[in-house]
Amino acid sequence: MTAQRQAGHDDGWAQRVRPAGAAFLLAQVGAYAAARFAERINELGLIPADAGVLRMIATRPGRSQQSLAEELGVVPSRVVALVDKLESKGLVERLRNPQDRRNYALHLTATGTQIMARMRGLASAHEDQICAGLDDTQRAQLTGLLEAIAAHQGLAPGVHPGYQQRPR
Amino acid sequence: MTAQRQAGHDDGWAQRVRPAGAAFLLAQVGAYAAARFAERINELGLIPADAGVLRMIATRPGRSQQSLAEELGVVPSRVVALVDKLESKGLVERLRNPQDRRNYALHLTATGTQIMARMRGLASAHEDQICAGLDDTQRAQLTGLLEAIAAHQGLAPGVHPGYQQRPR
DNA sequence: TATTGTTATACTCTATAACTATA
DNA sequence: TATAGTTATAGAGTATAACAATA
Repeated sequence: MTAQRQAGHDDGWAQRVRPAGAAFLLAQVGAYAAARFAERINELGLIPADAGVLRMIATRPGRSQQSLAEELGVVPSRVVALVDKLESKGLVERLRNPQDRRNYALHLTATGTQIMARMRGLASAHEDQICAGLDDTQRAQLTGLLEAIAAHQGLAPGVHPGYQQRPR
Repeated sequence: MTAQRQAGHDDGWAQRVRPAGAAFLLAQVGAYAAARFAERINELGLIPADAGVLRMIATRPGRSQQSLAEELGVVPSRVVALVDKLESKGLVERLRNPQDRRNYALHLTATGTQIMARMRGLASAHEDQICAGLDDTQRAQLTGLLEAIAAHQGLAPGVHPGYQQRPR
């Protein structure tokens, strides 16, 4: 229980604790927000990656797996697994395109559309929970600042970078 | 190249694209910031998890692996692997505690201290890059808002939630 | 030949559980 | 018996590369 000290190279004494900067706070609070959202949609049997794909299909129905792979910055084989899961849960269907039978047109099923509606409700409650420490003015301010950063860094609206693996 | 359409359950037409809320933007920009930071420290041969452990040891030298595991919210066996790596790179040393030979006192080596200094330089540049779209006033505003959320949600200062696995 | 999607495989990360040594 | 740390193992997630079908 007691923390003993021992001679070591670092020891003049502990490093002064610096206040965290905006970038670290962004990563910290962002990861926290993502984890809380993951908890919420877990009750729908989904993980965050599923939610993102579902939303991308809802936003632009009929798109191909390739287009999904490009926008997400992942390899096509991963999209196969992602869509496989959503299809097996009955949320998404692969429709053959008669003009070019190589690709699929992805669509939500009726169930998928219902799940999307529930997800929006969960997202709204999530939003309120995360911003609970702020008043309405501050909340709008925060949104504006984050939008400015996202725009300046060239982040695609609505695309979470969490799909990509380690190197970029 | 042309996106064809196909009859499907979702189709009245595409969902209206909603503006992202603060919570999604937080997760998006936060993950982006984390990824950019990972790129930077990659040149030191480190990944974000290493950086966090290094900083925690620097902040409180002599602490045990157990205390690290608790604060990070991970299982002790994972700390073994984390510290193993840092020790093999010569950044951290395990000192036996003569009073209680069960636990180790973790310390930075001289090299470890140097790496910490370089990390601070990288973090500073990273900070500037992420906030490049904001002026100084906005940057301070953002920091304040994020601190408010972190405090309200009970986030431990300086502890990134990214260590924990999926459930919580 | 080029493109879309799939399968097979290997690799990385992480938790679980059993274990050693010390107390 | 309890605690700090370790090892062995298994599972999940993801990329790579070879492949099949279609153009």
